Amino acid sequence: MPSFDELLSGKGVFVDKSVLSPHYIPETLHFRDEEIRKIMLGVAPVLQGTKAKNLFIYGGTGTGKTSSVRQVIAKLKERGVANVYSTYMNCRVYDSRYKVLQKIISDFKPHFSKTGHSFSVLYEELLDWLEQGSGEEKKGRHLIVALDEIDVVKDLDNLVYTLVRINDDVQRGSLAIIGVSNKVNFKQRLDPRSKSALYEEEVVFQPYNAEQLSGILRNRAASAFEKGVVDESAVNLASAIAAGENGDARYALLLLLRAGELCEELPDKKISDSEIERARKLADEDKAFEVISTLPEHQQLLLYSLACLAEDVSYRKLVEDNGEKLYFSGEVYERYASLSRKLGRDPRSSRWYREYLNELELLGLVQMVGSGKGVRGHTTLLKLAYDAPRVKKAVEKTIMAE
DNA sequence: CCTCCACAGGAAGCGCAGGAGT
DNA sequence: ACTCCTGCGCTTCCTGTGGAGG
Repeated sequence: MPSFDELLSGKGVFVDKSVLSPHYIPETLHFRDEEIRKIMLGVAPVLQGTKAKNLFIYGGTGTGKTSSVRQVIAKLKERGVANVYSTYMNCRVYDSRYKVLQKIISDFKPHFSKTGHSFSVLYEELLDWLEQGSGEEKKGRHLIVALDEIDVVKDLDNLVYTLVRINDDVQRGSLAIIGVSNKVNFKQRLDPRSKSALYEEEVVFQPYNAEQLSGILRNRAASAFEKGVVDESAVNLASAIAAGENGDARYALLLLLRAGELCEELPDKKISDSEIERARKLADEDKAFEVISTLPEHQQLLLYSLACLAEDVSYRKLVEDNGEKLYFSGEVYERYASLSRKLGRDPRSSRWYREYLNELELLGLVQMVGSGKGVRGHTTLLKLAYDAPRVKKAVEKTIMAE
């Protein structure tokens, strides 16, 4: 048994857990030198008193887009050049033209009251602020606005158009946009005019490969964990897994974090391959249960019925297929129908039920096999892809709140 | 061999919501 | 503000299929 002193002094697994969090921004970002250089190149003109390029940054999740942009912005602020300003915002929070403008103004004019202004007042205010400049000589201000997850902005064409046009209306100073997105189809959704305006310069973030990921992990692990906690091969395994998952560094770090939490309970406090594997299972399940919670009600009821059958040992029709229990599609439907009625819902037709099943299989939540020999008639045999009690819990959490 | 079983999955159509057109 | 149209989720109806049973 460990002493309390031992536990409290952090003598265990983690030194600093936050290093593994997706929000953590490292001071040096590895393997993104070229991308960062391109961003800096686009931004650099403001240091000479002209407008920066409008940049568009594209790349999958966990490829370092956000960190790179924030780092460039931080570097720019470090230079402390007068009349050069920058702001970063996530468009999940600021998801309209109005909100974005409001945010920009409140960043630089904290005393300007936040509510009660029409859009045109905000526009004039921003225009004014850009033209004025801070020094006595009134050179105008140069602003860079970084819009992360720009694809979620509702009136995007309007926003881009406004922010681009402000450069025409302003006598001195400038405004440039850095747009960040991970949506592939984003380009097509854009009005051609805003597209050409926004895409003055494009930077694409390729997914990390396994070697790069293991480099990143080793680096973070060094400051996140106590010495000797993480196995070399565990890092390589996590990297290989994440490389298969679209080269997502965030996922790789999550694996490491979960593995660390798992091994806190272990006597030898070491992360080896088996902890990574277990962490992966946990992460997969988390994802699956997240999916369950977003499913339509009747698909959840269907899953629940299957889970009930899986727990009900006395249930008649089950087939043993190397230890796996499989259930007959028709009987699952009956169970589902009676459950629906019990809850006061009209069950979906059996035809549609089959359609639901196909979707659930596509999502990897159930597994289906055709009944081959040994079964009367032509049917499908079903089983849950995940642990029945956990599936039940996931469903109960979202809809069975009677 | 034929017939029946227990479904699979295509076709048609229905009611509704939301967007385009006027 | 209104109609019209389209897409979507769904039901109803129907034909197809592979093995079991007689």
